[in-house]
Amino acid sequence: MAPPRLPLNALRAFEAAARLGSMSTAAVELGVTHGAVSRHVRELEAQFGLSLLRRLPKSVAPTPAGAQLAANLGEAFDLMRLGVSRLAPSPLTLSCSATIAMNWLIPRLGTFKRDHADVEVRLNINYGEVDFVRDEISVAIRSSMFRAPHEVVIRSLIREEIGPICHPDYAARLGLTTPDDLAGARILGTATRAAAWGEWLSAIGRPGLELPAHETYDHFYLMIQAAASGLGVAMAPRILASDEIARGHLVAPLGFVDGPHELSLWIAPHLRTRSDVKRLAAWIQEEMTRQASGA
Amino acid sequence: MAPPRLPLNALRAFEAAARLGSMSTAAVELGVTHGAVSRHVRELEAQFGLSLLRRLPKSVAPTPAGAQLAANLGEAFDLMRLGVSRLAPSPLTLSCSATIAMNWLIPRLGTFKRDHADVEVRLNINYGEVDFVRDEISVAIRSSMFRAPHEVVIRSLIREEIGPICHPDYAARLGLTTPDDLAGARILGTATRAAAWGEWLSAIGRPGLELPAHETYDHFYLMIQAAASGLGVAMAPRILASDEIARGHLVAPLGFVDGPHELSLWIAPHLRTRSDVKRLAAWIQEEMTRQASGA
DNA sequence: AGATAGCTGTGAGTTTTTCTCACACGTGAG
DNA sequence: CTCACGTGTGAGAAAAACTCACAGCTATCT
Repeated sequence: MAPPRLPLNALRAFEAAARLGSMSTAAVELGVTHGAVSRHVRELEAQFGLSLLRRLPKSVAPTPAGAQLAANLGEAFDLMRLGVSRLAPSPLTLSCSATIAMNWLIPRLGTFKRDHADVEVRLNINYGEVDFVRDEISVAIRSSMFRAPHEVVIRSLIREEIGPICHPDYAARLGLTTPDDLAGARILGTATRAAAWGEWLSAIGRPGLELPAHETYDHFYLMIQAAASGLGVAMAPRILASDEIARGHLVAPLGFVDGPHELSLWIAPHLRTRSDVKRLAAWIQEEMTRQASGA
Repeated sequence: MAPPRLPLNALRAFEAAARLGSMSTAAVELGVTHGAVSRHVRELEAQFGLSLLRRLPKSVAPTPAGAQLAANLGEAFDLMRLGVSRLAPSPLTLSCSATIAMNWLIPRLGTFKRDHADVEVRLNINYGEVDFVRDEISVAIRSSMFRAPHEVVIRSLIREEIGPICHPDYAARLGLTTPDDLAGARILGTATRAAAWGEWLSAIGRPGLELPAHETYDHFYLMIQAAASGLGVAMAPRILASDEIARGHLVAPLGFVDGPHELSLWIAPHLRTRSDVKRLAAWIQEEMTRQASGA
């Protein structure tokens, strides 16, 4: 039998149970079942040959020896956490366009912060080129319109579905049911994606139809706001319109079709193994594919 | 992905590697292979997204961040060890007869101390009854001649093999080759095991032979010393004579036969789970059975 | 009193992690 | 230029940890 090493995981379980006065609560904190905590505590008690927790009807209370040990362990674990957190390098920075930030990311960021309270996310509002190192970007959401830098880790998120959107009343007033009905509509466009309407017409097999923009906005999100205000019909990816559609401010009377682009996640290669980066990437991927699959 | 908990075992492995400047050495300290340590360190580096150890040709050296972390962790682990060691209750006490202590245990105790430097063993020289609680006995080596107290954990060690022993010259002078040759020998006995010769005669199927002791010693070990000094022939368990036989001070010209008794280990029930108790018990069991099996 | 809710304990079985093995590679010393 | 020594790693084995499902206990509620 080898000399006894500290049973670290058991010590952690015991510390949590002693601190919280409950194995079940400790189990929640540790993300395991109460049985696992119970076993860990018994293991310690067996190894030391003395009782560490008094079992009360609806709780546990440390014995004197247990309290002493728990305090000691708490201090040790704090010290470790401190040491580890001191390593924490550059904060996590997510880069995406203003439109994605406003119409998709920010409304959903709350759930990420709830589930990952320990991760601090910084936003970098940008699109197109990314200099991961200079701008300290960890993860970027980008359209496949742009080419990713060399060596970057790319994860495909969703194919962009695009379609005309407008206020429900506007659609009703226009009787908007076929592409041809758009002839009488006020066509909204953006400077940054001037080709959007053309791409859609190609996608629905009507490349001949001419739909010149009556009004051009500098920003995608301004155009969406304009459409939601009943000022006309915009061409937008579903992912950016779906919240407003759900809220009843927008409708997509002609539906959405697969456009020519995809959304991808670009991950800074030197940070790809960092756990906060992995968690953020996984979260974005899940949120976006879940939404795309209609859940 | 759940919020990240401290990968305690990986941290311990890293701390050891950083402190010792070598994964292999750390592996020895932790009782694992170098591969296990290597994996742990990489796991940490991946999780934190930075390098902790610089790999040098024949060693490793902590990076600045790694050194900082290692120092921090070292302190934390020390704190834990301290807390745990403060729990350490009554010292470990082993009870056995003076003869076993002198002729078997003490000569072997060195190897136990070597392999278990952290365990402090106290001896209680006694035989017969054991009061585990009052005398703070953890483990006792006892013959099956005695009845163990209730509730005690009993582990059978070996069947006692007994036989006549004497100095090699004495055996030669006497031409000692059959039990009948003992008629001309000086028979040594002890007060505490007066029945020994009778038991042996029964065991070899010669209960009729009369071998009254010419000399009776108060202690078994005195009798063995007397036999080793050429003063006569003693009846002794092999386990107590084997060292002197190996050293050439004694011979067993008629061999050994199974006697009526066994040696057992009695373990205090309330301490049976304590790791030092378990280790001592395992060591005794292994040493004794190994020796009995002739290894 | 009896039912109920909220704990902890535990046997059996499964999942996941960890470790070992065996071999590869790289470097400095002899 | 080879050997010795230390680290890296894929595949599989071993061990630890965990879950599940059900048990028991006790205070509180009805």
